[in-house]
Amino acid sequence: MSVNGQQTMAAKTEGRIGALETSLRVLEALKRLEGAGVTELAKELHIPKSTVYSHLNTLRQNEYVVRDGDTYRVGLKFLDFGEHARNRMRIYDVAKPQVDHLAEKTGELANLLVEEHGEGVYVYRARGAQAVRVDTHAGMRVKLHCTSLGKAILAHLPEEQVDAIIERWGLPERTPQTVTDREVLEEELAAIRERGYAQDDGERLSGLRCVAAPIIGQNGYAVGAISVSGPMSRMKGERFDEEIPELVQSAANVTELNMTYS
Amino acid sequence: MSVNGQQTMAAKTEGRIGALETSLRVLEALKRLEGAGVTELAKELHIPKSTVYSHLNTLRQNEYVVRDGDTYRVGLKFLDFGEHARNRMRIYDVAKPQVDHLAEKTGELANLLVEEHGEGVYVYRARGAQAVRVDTHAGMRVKLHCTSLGKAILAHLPEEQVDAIIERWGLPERTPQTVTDREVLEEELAAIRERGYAQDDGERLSGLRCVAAPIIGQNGYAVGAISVSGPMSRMKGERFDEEIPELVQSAANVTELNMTYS
DNA sequence: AACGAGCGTTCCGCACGCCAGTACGGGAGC
DNA sequence: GCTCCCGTACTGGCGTGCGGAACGCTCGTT
Repeated sequence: MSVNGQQTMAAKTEGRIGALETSLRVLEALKRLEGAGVTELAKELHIPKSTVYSHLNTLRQNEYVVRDGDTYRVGLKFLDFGEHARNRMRIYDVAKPQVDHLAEKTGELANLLVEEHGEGVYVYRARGAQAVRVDTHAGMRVKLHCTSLGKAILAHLPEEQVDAIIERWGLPERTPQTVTDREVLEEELAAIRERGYAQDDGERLSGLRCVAAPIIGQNGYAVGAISVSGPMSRMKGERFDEEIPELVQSAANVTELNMTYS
Repeated sequence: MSVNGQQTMAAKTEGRIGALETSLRVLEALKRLEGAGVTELAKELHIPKSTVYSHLNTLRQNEYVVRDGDTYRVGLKFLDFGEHARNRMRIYDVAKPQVDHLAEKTGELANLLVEEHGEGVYVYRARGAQAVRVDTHAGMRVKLHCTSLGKAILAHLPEEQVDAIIERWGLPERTPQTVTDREVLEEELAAIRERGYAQDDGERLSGLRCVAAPIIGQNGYAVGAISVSGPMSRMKGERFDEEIPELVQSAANVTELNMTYS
């Protein structure tokens, strides 16, 4: 009995163009399924085949999806738009050399994250010689509370914005180490403000430790964060508590300076 | 008297979902203008403000565009989709280390290009120590006939496909050096097949020289190409005609082998 | 301080195109 | 050979996207 009104307008009745939202749902399913056929998508989304077909066809004619036999896939045109979006960000230009430097110096994985719509978005990663292989990739979104990068940013945002973010996204548990209690988080954010950097001890991925420092903009609030991630076996003792934090903070500071004066 | 039917359906009456095509046009304009406001887009596209607004609003609610004051911009979500599309390509996984190696070894800019819809798409670039700064970026599309990468691919495609590509895209001139004559191109493609690699002497960008070798798939046709690009001052003599071609061909060969056996 | 030009946003009615059900053709597999 | 299931094509009714016009707001100008 799925009335069409239900599924078309399910999410937010305030968004206007329903046909576009259908297209976006198709695209997202295509990504989630890593390529799929018309019927498969129709079942996944509870939408008639013919509708899915029309949307896919339009997307294909515009080269946003490609067809490989009977399966449709997300096309490379998205990479064009994505790189474009990234290249237009000042923070990317400025922070990239610092992230590269961090990766080389530590041999680990170095990251740049910004906040967008209350989530964290990885903008750039650089892999050092012994960098771990993790699931992150540029453009990926993560919840802010469960990474050192996100916590570094949260610690330097207006209080009401932090409230709004937590209300919208909650504090979902990713591993047993994830901070899921509001008060505990607040305390940690205060500590981060105090010492100037954030740590993550397997809070998003078990066994992975990170150190992050915020990049503060001209208005005094965070515009992003830089981090180094590595396995627990290498990220411990003095290296985890002094050496890496110093390097990361230095990279963040240089980025801040270059952001404002150039 | 712009009847709405005219502009909505102007391009191809075969594509079904008109609303989606409007959205895509808005997005493309947003990229072309590097961010814009509602009115600006409406003028650019000859579409009523309110329509543009609805589309932008829907895109924004779904986080495909972001708003910065009064200007809308392409959002980072495209990077997520783009990286996803790229990571699902076998050729990317396999060729990436080779491209990295080429960049390091030559100090120049190394590239990986694939064909999609008759155009070339840069999938990956690696910058060596002295690499030139050019306008290319991952995801960017170029015409095949005006780069060494494209010519290397064209030289190893079925004849009828080459015909179809040239018929669709023509041989537009990018610089005075661009090959714009069909017969000249055919001769050059034959020469490329003969010697195994392609050269580009400022045919897309004046002053830039490139050497490319095709990556041949199991069906005997090109699935991509690898290249090294550099300024004319460094790309000449023996280095341009022997040293670099050898390195590039070696990288392409290793990629071919790893594609088939793993 | 008052003005007006420009912006993004909202409102609303009509007709047009999207949704969805159905039907067709072809390839793979018990 | 049959059946199943795929992607594709067709058709029509009703919901909805389009487009013109009007609304506040923030500017720069007088």
